[in-house]
Amino acid sequence: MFEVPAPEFSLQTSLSSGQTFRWFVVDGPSTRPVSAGLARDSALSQEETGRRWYYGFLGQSVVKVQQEGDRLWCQSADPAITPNRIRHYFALDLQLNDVLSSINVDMQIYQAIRQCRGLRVLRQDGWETLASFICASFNNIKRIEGMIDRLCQAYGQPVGLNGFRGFSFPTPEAMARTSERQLRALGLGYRAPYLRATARLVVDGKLRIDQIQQVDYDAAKQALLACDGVGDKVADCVALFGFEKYEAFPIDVWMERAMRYYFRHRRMTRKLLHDYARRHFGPYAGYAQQYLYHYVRTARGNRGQPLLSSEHE
DNA sequence: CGCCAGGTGCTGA
DNA sequence: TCAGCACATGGC
Repeated sequence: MFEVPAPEFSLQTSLSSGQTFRWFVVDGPSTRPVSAGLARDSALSQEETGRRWYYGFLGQSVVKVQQEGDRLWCQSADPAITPNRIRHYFALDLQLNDVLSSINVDMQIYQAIRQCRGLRVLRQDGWETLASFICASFNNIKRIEGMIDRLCQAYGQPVGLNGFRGFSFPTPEAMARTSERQLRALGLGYRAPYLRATARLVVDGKLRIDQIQQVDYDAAKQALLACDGVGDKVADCVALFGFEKYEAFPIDVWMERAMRYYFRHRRMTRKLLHDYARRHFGPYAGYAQQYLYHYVRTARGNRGQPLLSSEHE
């Protein structure tokens, strides 16, 4: 067990903001893991909720994390999981106040920041992020989590920590080896061939995951768009959540709702919103996106938008 | 039951 | 370049 300073950070908000699909809480007497995103509806007080243990993966290693005020308590059986590794994954080295100041340019984002302060864009594994967001297209978060969970059970390695039992995320090799038929059997639907084709692209060395980290946003996006099942939105998600491209600004139906604020009665296309947002928010537009996204999905009475589904209540 | 979900690829103007 | 359409599946 070790401790990591975590100022200006909310673990719960960061894990439940739709950027990651594989953090769990083991609540109460039942040892059944529950998605971190769904775990906030229990009768626990804010204080207790803040101190819940979250189980997740950094690469292939299981980690257990709990927030207590301005610090994290962490545990892992893997010596590779060091305080620095934790700090990097949760982006705790980033000066969040400076980032938020840079994007705080209007009342809409101001409200989002006020409500979601402490939300950080995680630095997730590139391949896992790519594969996950191929599954995420035209889908809802609950089912995405289920699909990915079944993928891991079928093709990952069993790992555990204390009472938690899970499966690591499958390698590109494991996914390239399987068949479209088997993937469909896991409920992936029409995404099955996309996922397999993308895994093959990686295995064949035609998409170099390790190089995307080094290149700029435009080059990264271009490379990602070459994958089957990856369009503008998914490419932006993967660039932002998996490769630290903070200019990326993914637009889905929730962002269309959030950005109605800027285009009252004007006609909106996703390309228009994307180009506008990047100019409007600047080099950390991706942070603005994530704050707005979480804001419209959790805020009540947000200018007449429908209230949230039970998923987040 | 019908509608919705962190959209993409294909087609035809 | 851009609108219109099909596409799997499960939660609500």
